[in-house]
Amino acid sequence: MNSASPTFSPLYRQIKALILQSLQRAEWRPGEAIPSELELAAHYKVSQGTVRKAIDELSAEHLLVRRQGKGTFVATHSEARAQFRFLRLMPLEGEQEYPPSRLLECRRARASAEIARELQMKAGDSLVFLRRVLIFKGEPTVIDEISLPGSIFKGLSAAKFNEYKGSMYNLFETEFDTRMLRAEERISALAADAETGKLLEVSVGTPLLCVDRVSYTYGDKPVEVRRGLYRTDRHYYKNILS
Amino acid sequence: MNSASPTFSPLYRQIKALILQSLQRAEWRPGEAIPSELELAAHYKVSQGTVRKAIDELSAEHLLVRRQGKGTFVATHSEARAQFRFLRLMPLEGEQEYPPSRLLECRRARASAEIARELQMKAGDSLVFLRRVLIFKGEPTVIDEISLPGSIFKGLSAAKFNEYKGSMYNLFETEFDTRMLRAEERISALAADAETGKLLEVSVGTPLLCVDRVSYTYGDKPVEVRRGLYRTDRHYYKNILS
DNA sequence: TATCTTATATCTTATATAAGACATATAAAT
DNA sequence: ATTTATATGTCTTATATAAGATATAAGATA
Repeated sequence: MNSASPTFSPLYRQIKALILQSLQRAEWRPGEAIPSELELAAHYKVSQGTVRKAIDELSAEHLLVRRQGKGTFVATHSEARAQFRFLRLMPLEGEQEYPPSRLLECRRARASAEIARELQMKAGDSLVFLRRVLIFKGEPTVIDEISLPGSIFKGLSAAKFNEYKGSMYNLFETEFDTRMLRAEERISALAADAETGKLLEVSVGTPLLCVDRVSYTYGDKPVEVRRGLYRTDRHYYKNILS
Repeated sequence: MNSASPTFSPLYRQIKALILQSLQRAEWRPGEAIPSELELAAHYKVSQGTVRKAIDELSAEHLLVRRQGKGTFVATHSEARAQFRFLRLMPLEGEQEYPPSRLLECRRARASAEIARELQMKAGDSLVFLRRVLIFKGEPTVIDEISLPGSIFKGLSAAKFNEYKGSMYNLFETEFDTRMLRAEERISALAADAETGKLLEVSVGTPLLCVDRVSYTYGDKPVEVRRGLYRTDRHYYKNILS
């Protein structure tokens, strides 16, 4: 209650940090309800409104989802909304769909200097490397090359990948306790080489979208590096500037 | 205080709508302070907190900017933050910069069927058409082709464009009372043709990013259609998925 | 009795208001 | 020139009440 302590932050942000810790420690599972605002208020010895403001921010960041009359829930990648936050490809005509994928490759590898830097690990550290094709209405449209830290995704295999129903981030969240919260993409244009041309059924030199993504989990820790090559003759990458 | 009137909405949203109307009618100019929360509360006969919640949402939508101890201000395109909401091109190395532009063309034109549809006007209606090159560190990097409704941008000329210091959206806002609030972009990859190749100093067939943007002002009214062709050898398009 | 509808109680989140704390700018006092 | 008082902003917290969801009890009807 006095002057500027160097670590000052308003009460609701301190509560937010505490809730965030509980999320990170997985005290509540994805899809589960967290305690009610009143319960949390009693637990932290603050008023309901203060807890509410903390939850407001967490739900604005898509970590929690509120449902009036029901409760507040840990956000999940299985919800339709969450899906399309990370899949920006839209068909030129028709509805957006969640495409099936064909796995091309799944192996253990060692981190190159660049990937190690992006994943904040050391060059040579263990990785899991995936390659797949996304198929929209029968047309191969995207090639994804995905690098994951071996320490976290130890048990990931082609079999596991293929048998899983649902999106990849859903798999990561349910089987490996790793939730992708945020990602940063760098988009450029690239000419198809022989191999990708063959896979995407376009001629060599065809312009493709090249989408380099780094995904982050709690504490801004990078846990995925992915390069996507997109055909853009029947689809486009949609972005809202707001 | 009674049952479900068909037009029910919470008080703070009604206040928000009223403030939005005032913004749209330009009762307060861009950059100016709006009345204090207490004044607005008195005017609308509600409490300060209700006004506050309305302003919270408007500032989350970047229509207003709060400054503690000073007041709440109508957002402007001259602020650095606002600039980069609409300019997503980042250098592979070095700091982001706001590039100078060279105007190639500025003429009146008639809307094609497609542009008319996107701008919600009739084919053949009057347009202002601009073409320019953005130059990053001496390198031509972006070609923009911009179509604007003639009715709104009647007095826009090459002279006016060239003499103006500041960004284009800044010009639109100060000279034509038209604020770009939101935009939607469709990104694809394209091979450079002879003309753009010459302008961007790349060979024909070089893959380019093609960014088709529609910008909206108050009431989701579209007021700009723009196609940008981006070189991506020294820059990339940055996008945050969050 | 069995079943369907309608209250009612009790959870939840959502909304509205008020009061005090904190930030900033300005003018008077030192 | 520097400090201090003060006016006026937004920010934070707390409290009270409304509204939505759901389970259960009460009543009507076959």
